[in-house]
Amino acid sequence: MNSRSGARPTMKDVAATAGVGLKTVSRVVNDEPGVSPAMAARVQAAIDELGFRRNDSARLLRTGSTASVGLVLEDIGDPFSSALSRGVEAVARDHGCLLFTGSSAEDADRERELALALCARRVDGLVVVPAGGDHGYLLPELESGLAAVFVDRPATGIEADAVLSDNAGGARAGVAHLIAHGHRRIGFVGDLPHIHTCAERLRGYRAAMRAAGLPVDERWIATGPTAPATVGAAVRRLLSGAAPVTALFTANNRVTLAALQALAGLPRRPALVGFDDLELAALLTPGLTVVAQDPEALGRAAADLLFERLDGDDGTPPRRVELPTRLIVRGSGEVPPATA
Amino acid sequence: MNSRSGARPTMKDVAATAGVGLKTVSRVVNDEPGVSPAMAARVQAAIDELGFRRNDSARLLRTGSTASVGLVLEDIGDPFSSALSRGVEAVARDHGCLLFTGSSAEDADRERELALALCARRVDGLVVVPAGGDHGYLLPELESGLAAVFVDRPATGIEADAVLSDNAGGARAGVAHLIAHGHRRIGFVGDLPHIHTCAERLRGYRAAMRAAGLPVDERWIATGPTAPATVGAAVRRLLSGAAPVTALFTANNRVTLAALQALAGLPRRPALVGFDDLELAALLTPGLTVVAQDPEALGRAAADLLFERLDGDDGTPPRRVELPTRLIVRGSGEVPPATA
DNA sequence: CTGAAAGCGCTTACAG
DNA sequence: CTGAAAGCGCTTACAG
Repeated sequence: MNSRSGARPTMKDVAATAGVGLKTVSRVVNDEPGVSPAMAARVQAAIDELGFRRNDSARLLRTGSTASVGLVLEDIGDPFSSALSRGVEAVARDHGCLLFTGSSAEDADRERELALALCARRVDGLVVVPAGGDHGYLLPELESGLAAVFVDRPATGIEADAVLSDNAGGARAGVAHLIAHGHRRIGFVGDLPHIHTCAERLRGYRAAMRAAGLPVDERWIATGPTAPATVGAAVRRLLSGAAPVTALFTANNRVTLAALQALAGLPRRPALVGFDDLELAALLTPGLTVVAQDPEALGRAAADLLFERLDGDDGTPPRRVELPTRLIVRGSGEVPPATA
Repeated sequence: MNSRSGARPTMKDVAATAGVGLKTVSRVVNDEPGVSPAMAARVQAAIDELGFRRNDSARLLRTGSTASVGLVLEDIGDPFSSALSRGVEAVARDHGCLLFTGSSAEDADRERELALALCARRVDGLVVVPAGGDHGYLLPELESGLAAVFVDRPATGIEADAVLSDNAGGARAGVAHLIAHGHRRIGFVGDLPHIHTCAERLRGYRAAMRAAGLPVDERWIATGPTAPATVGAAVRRLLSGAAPVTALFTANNRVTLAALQALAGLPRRPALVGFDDLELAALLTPGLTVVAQDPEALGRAAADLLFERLDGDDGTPPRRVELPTRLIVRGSGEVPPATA
C-alpha cells in the first residue's frame, strides 16, 4: 500500500509526507539534536507510515567510509579458514564493521580478482590469506590509502603487515619431541614446498635434526599435493626400504589426515606428530600429538593490526607479528622407535 | 605523487586530465561502444596516469542493485557454518555477487541486528540460519522486495523460503539402524528442545521406536545445553540405573563430540549413532556411524533458491526444500547390545 | 562520436 | 530550531 514492491521510500519521501525539509528528516533519523519535539513527532509519524529505513550504502558513499572490511581466504569451507574468520569477525564487529568474505581456492588469479573487487567497493581494509602469486597488484590500492594485513603467509613482492604462526619454531619443537623419544630417522611430509608455511616448517625440521646432530636423508622429505592418494603413497614409501623412518612429522592438517588414513591399516605404526590440531585428535587411538596453532587468534591479531592502521597508525613501517604454537602431547608422538 | 593518501582520483579527475566529458570516461571505463580510438587512448592515458579505479559502491548506488548478498550464520567458526558458507559463496560468485557474512552466536537479538544492518546496506538478498527468535522484523523488508531464504531451520512467525535437511527422516533411519542391530533401549541426547532441528530429530527417534513397536521411556531422552560437562552427565545417567540404555543416538555434532569424550574411558561402550558427520569419524575405533547431512549442499540450495527469487520468481508462494541425509556405517552403530 | 544535465539517497556546510 | 544548496562518485536519459 505504501510502496509498490521494490520502490523503497527515501528521506525525500519522508520529508514530503511530513511537510518538512530533508535535513530535518536526516536529523531525526540520525538522532541529531536541535529538532523540536513537535517536528520530531511529525517526522517519526511519516517514517512509520512509509516504513522508511535509511539506506546505509548511500550514507556511506557521502561519508567516504564503507564501514566494511574484506576477508580473502583460501577456502571458507575448511576449518582453518573458518576459525580464522571467527577471529576477524569478532574484531570487525567491535569496530562496527561488516565483513565481506571470499575464497581464492588457492588460485592467485582468483585472489587478485576478489581482492580488487573488494577494493572497488572501497572496503576500509583487507585481510588476506595469500594464495601464492605476486601482490604487486595491490600497490596502487595501498598507495591510495587501503589498509591490508596478510595472515598465515606473508605477502609476496610488496612490504606489508603480516600475522604468522611461528611455523619454524613449532615444527622444530615437534620434531625435537620425536627425537627426544628416541627417533633418529624422521620423515617430513608437507604440501607444496613453495608455500611459505611448508618451507618454514621444513626449515624447523632441519633445525631440529641439526641441533640433535642427526643427518637428514633427503629421501625422508616428501612434499607435494595433499591429495590423500599422493600423501598415502609418500607415507608408504617412507616406511619401506632398507632403513625406513620410525617417525613422521606431517606438516599440516590435510597431510596429517591423509597420513592417518594411510596408516590406519598398518599393524605397527610409526610415531606421528602433526602440525595443526584436528577436532577429534584426542579421541583417536593413540591420541594424536600435534603442534597446534590458533587460527582464531591469527584472525584476531590480523584484524587488530588492520584497525590500528585504520585508526591512524599508517606512518610506521610494515609489521610482522608472530604467534606462538603449542605442542599438545596425546600419545602418537611418544611411541618409541620400532626395534629392528 | 598522483594523489595524496586517501584522496583517490574520480572520473571527474580523469575527465579533467584527459580534457573530455565525464560520460566519455564512463564509456571507456565500462567498455561501452561509441568512443573513437583517439579519444579512448587519451582517456586511458589519463586513467593510467592518475591510477583511477572505478568506485563500485557509487556505481551500484546509481544502479539500484548492490551485487551482494548477506549470510547470517550461527557461528562462522564451526564446521557446519563453514561448509554451508562454501556452498553459498560458490553460487553467489557464479552470479557476480559478493558475500557479507556475520554470526548471530545463536542470539536472536544479534541475528536481528545483523540482518537489519545488511538490509540497511540494501543487500539484494539474505540467507539466514535462524537463531531462534521471531522473524517478524523482516516483514517490512520482504514487502519492500528483499529476497530471503532460511537454511537449516525454518523462519518463525513469517512465511518464507526454507532449505532444510530431512531431520526427522535421518534420525528415524539412524535409530532404526540401532534397532536393527538388536537394541531396544535407546537413549536420545540432543540440544535445546525448542530448536527446530532437535525437535525434528526427536520426532524421528520416536517414529522409529513406534514403527518397531518399542516403548519409549521418557528418561531416555536428554535434551539441554551442549556444554561437554552437561552432555557427559546426561550420558552417564543414561548408562546407569536398573535398565540402562544399550545404545545412544546423539542428535548433532557437538553432542556427539561430547558423548564420545564421556565414553572414552568406559570399558564397555554402548552402540552410538550420531547426527552430523565429523572429520575424523572414520579413523576412530570403532569408526563412528553417522547420519550425515550435507551442509555445503544446503548452502548451495539456499543460494540457488535466493537467486531464483532475485531473477524474477517472486510471485510464487514460499517454498520449502528438503535435502536427504545419508547413513554412513562405520562400526559404532553396529555394536550389539551388552548382554545383561 | 561526444557531453551537459539530472539523478541514485544520503550528508556536509552554510544561511536564516 | 529549520532547510535550501551543493556534493559523495557514479550512471541514465537525452540532446547535439
